[in-house]
Amino acid sequence: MSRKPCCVGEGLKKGAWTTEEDKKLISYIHEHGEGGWRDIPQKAGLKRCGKSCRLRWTNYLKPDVKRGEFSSEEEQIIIMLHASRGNKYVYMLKCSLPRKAPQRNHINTVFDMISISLLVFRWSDIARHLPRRTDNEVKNYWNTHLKKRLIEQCIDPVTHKPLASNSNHTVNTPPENLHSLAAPSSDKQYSRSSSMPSLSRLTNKDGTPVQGGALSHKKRFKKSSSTSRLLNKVAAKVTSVKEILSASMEGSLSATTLPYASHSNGFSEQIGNEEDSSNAFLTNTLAEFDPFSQSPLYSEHEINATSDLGMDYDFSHFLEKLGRDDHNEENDMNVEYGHDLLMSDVSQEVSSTSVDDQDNMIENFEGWSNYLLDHADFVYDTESDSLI
DNA sequence: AACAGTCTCAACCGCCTCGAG
DNA sequence: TCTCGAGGCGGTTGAGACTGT
Repeated sequence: MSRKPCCVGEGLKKGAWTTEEDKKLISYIHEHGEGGWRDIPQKAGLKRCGKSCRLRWTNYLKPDVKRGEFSSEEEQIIIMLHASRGNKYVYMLKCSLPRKAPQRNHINTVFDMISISLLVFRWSDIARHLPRRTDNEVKNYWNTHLKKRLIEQCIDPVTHKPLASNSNHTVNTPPENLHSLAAPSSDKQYSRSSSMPSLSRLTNKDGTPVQGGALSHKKRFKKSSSTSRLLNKVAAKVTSVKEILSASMEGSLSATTLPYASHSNGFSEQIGNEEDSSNAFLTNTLAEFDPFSQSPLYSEHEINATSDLGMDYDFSHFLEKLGRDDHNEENDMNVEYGHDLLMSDVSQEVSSTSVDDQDNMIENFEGWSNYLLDHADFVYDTESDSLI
């Protein structure tokens, strides 16, 4: 049995909402309250689907939604949180990748780690720390402003690492910390195509457009990511954390390759325990990748997980500490694992990467992504839809 | 002035989660 | 325990505004 589409019905209007429609929706919700979205259009006299009504209300009409320009402080928070979570993601992958030829269990490990990371990153998590901002607005602001600003600074917006071997830009060194990536206070909002150079106008030193310069930024980002395809592939196969964990505990998850195996936080000990360890493992894993949960920041700055981030909370101290924290963690990683992945080096052609070319593969995540994509069917049995 | 290219962001899409029955 | 649907989520689209030639 297939699910009915959310918005079926003739004569349903799409596209931009009119003032009249807004008034009807506001009036109805003021009178009857939120909820029961499916019935609202009919009762409010709107030719919209319930989902559209809910979105319009939660993102734009709700009285406590903050609209308009993002402050530099808000920008910093977004960048910091995105960087923090992005780093965790890279960290997991980095620790999962073997130095030598990939084995099936290694690939499983990578898939496991990616799968868990998929469950960790959410725009709504970031939006939660920006009072009155919606996840949709944060997401849009990231995609249209902050991501481009990072690229201008030669920072990979996915990994927050310096863009490798990019001699096309005039600026090659990343800023000392992420604070400097936020626009100066006098530049709170770029005006349309004026103060902010567009991607398509980036040029080489000789004035010729950078590679791909003729493409719109949308097309460029679309083109980019074998990582995205990899994640989609994983997401399609893994339906719950329990599957990940059960697969892990059956032996495909190698303790020696786990990021937390080398930490003295007891995670590795929990893996071998009985059923109860699943929840503890999950809780601890998710907590570790959430900078707002079990971070030392909590104890040092008394940020409680659920309540202390109110309207007047001063983030500056927190951000400073978070920046230091991430920086230190990065150093620790490099020492501990002795190799680094330049996930952003998209200029290298990787499709020809062979298993024998191990060291090159290690150095290039794109290569790994493509490799895993090419070999993913060895990991999952498409017939039984299970790990094999 | 006209046109093409680019940018922004509100809105949509499709999938997922979770709770009620 | 299972099914179903409301609500939630991130990714993507496309109309309209803007800029450059």
